[in-house]
Amino acid sequence: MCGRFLVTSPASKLAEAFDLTGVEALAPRYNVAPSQEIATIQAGEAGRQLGLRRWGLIPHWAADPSIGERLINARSETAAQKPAFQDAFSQRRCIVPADGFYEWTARNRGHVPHCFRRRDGEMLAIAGLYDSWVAPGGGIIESCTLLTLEANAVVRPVHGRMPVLLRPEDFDAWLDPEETDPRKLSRLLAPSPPAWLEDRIVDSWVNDPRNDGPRCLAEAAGEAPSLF
DNA sequence: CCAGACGTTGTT
DNA sequence: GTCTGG
DNA sequence: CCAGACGTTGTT
DNA sequence: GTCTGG
Repeated sequence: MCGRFLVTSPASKLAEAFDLTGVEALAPRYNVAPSQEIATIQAGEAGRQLGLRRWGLIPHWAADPSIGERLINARSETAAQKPAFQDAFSQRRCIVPADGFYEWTARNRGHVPHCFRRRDGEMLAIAGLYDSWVAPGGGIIESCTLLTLEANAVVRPVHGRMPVLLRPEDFDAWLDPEETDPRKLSRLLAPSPPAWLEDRIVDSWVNDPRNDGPRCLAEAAGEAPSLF
């Protein structure tokens, strides 16, 4: 699954990676947790637009927004059929830019965090869905969720699921509001080449979602990722 | 038909 | 053990 | 995802 | 809103 990630690249790199214009500076985030506001990229009136949405999708029909606490991920294999996600899958897709994501292993002596980033230093494009929820008083909450799939060879030793990472050549197809055929869209949600990612055990400081800073990426002393 | 859920993950 | 908050 | 709380009442 | 379970 994907329950924590980082977005640290400056606006200039974000703009370049996702072909955006007029990107305002965003504070680097080393420890983004569910329920927080995150940047998303979706189709807008004039090309791609950057938006801010709460992580944890609140379906438009929800009676209570607290349902979003549980909808931080959507299985890519079934999202097109699920009541909570089907409308968003066909009509409200987005990309969540990231510089890496965290997964945890084993429990004996606490959770051990691993950070997965691209070997070439490029940003990750996590496939996401979004929705808008109108509160009884008229207020609107924009929210989103991250799609997952089976882990590839790099992530599998740590965790069975990972976020869906889009290839740059598929960005347009994924964001295209005219495309609503789940079968075509599902083809874009493929496992990432293992060569893209590197695994690094990091400081358990990142475990506490209140902590945010470069220390989240500090290599854990004396530990190296398992080869299996 | 109506009522009630609507989700994922890991772990035991 | 399970829920809530970040 | 992990960390931390997990409750009620009345009074200020 | 839409699906599942009874």
